[in-house]
Amino acid sequence: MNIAIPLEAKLQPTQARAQDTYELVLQTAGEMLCDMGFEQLTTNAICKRAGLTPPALYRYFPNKYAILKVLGDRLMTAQDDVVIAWLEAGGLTGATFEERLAKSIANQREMVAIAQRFPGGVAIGRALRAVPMLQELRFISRDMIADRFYSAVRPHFPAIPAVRLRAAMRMIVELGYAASEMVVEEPDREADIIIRETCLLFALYFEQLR
Amino acid sequence: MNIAIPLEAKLQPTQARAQDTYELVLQTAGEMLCDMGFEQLTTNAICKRAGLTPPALYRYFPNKYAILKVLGDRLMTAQDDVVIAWLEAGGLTGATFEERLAKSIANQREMVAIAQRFPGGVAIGRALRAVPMLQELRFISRDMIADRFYSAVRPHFPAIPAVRLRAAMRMIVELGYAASEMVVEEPDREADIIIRETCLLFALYFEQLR
DNA sequence: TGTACATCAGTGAACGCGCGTTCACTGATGTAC
DNA sequence: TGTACATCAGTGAACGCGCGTTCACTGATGTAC
Repeated sequence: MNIAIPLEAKLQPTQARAQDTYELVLQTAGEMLCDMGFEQLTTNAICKRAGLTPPALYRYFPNKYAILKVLGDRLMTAQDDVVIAWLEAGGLTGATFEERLAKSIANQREMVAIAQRFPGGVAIGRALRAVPMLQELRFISRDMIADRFYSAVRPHFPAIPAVRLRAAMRMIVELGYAASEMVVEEPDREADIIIRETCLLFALYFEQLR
Repeated sequence: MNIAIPLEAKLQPTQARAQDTYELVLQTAGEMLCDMGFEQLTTNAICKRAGLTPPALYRYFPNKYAILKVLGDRLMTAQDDVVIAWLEAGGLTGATFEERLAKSIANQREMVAIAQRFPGGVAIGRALRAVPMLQELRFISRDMIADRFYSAVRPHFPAIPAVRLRAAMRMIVELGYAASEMVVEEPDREADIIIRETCLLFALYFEQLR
């Protein structure tokens, strides 16, 4: 029953000046998201802060959700790229339990660091959960990563049925995101312990699947 | 840098008729949240659907966040009450691993069921994550439950330092919420497997703490 | 290499809508004697 | 037990603001010959 809101960029900027404007809108929106929530964010306010007039923004984005979508895509892609590289470098494998745990912790730390570096990362993370149409993007990204996890671990756990292993990987990836968001939302509250315990939790689970 | 928005109910209804109006607003808002997101929800729209005029609503709620706050409180309290009762009935204890796991699964199922029964539960859950001031309520509720978990398990794991055990319980509770929201958001996608695997994950972790 | 023209990029100003909110009022309920 | 009065509850109508959006236009960039 969600009303469809067009998200696609109207025009892709071609000239260099236009590319700058496009990026300026995104960067300004990201900065503003740090201060206010995505709910308070308006196109007019973005224009004002960026020193642009509304038609300049509307040339590239039909509404604020289109801006959030690009920001969300970029944040997720930044994280996805790192996770995929980590997986392909054998992130889930290791000679000992300790080694596998250490790799997992390093990866989880990196996820947190990426979200913290990203302008407005916290608010974008929230929007990805709360805005129905961004949520779909989040699920696509998560399922894609879960598939990669599945492919990576499938040969190691031949006894586990495919349906269960797939669902388990989806759960692991989702809870990994939740844990990193937990740290990003409250960075002063035992971030390191939370990360370690989360990874320990996951490592023990993988141990049992063997 | 969040702008403070007053959330407190202006007046508590005294007469029966007023109590009905108060509840009607909440129920209508809950229903509307099922259809649209909380971002699209407006006080005027609630009034229209409820067959009230705006001043009637404003008599009890200063803005839509105050309504969301009450709904969020009710949802969280409904879940908290069940978890606390479960804990006090020895939910985390059991003679065998299987027994402890089964208790955990029953509890997790109940959490999902409560959110699904609650009108607008999905959208309220999202709002609790995405709206900064509701988020604080969520943290308070979560920390309270985490404290209860801590008290319940403290005697069983005397070797674990307090800081670590507290953080671990906070993580467990947070990930438990995340897992139940995952099921609520996508109820058709292997809900049962997700619940079982989540509880298995937690149970293995508790096993290792011994 | 310069000029003419087409296309791209952004401006200034304004619009209509609907959101949050309030004012002055009427009607309903409770209570003191 | 009835009446007068105070308080509670909700209405009708309207307000100002700012949001999303658009129109007609000027200026900048690219390109064909």
